[in-house]
Amino acid sequence: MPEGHIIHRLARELRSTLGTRPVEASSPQGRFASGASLIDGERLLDAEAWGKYLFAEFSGAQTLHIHLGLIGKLRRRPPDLPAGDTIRLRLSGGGVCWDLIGPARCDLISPTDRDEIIAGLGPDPLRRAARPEQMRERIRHSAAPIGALLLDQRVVAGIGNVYRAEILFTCGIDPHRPGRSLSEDELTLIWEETVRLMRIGRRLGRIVTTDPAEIGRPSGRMRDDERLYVYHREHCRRCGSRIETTSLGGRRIEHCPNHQR
DNA sequence: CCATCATGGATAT
DNA sequence: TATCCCTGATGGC
Repeated sequence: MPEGHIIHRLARELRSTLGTRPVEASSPQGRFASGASLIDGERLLDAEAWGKYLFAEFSGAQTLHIHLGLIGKLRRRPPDLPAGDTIRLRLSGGGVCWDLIGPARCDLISPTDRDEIIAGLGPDPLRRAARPEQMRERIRHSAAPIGALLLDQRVVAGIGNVYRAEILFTCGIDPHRPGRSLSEDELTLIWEETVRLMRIGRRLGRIVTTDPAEIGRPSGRMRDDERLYVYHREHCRRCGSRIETTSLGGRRIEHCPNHQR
């Protein structure tokens, strides 16, 4: 589920639903019991996303750091649902309940730790003040394949395995090309496409990269098999060519040999 | 019932 | 590059 678009959406939803009233915090599973007790009764002052990292600031000088990893979920659920033993953290207040399940990280951290995490990340395409030249600079000087670079959170923050495959498709770029072989125009295009596609994902709550005019249906109403061009597909959504599957950055990636040379 | 896999990343080797 | 962690959906028996 979680690439950067989901984390940004969650930050926004946490702010709007938990507001600044005192929040009830618990760890039904018990693995975050001490942390939850420090948050319990405090107010959520802010929640924000940096790439795939989520930081929630609570009164009492507590910063909650959440990373969902591959399988983690943060879901809004009906209040007073029985708490199973996989719920690491439950936040509730004002009739709203959020359950955190299977996170890679869930800790209380210091402001310094938070700053260090953020400092280690590349520009986040969903943040207004992002500096795309930092991403371009890191790609321009690297011999690594662009497909690996887009997954590296130090290069650009928030892209995951679905977006990297789809962004490179809409840009018409072969994932195996070394970063330093890309032209300035291609680097600019990659950033613009990333911003465009991830904003759509944040708005819809799911990844849709196909062109509504091409599919003949608004992005919000597309069937699952209409949403993507190449990711985990056997044939290119646009031309029907057989998709090629390789491995880059330790993860599987697909590309269309016809559209991405 | 069990094995496998997944939109991630830290750590060991 | 390999291994591990965290959970749940899926598909094969």
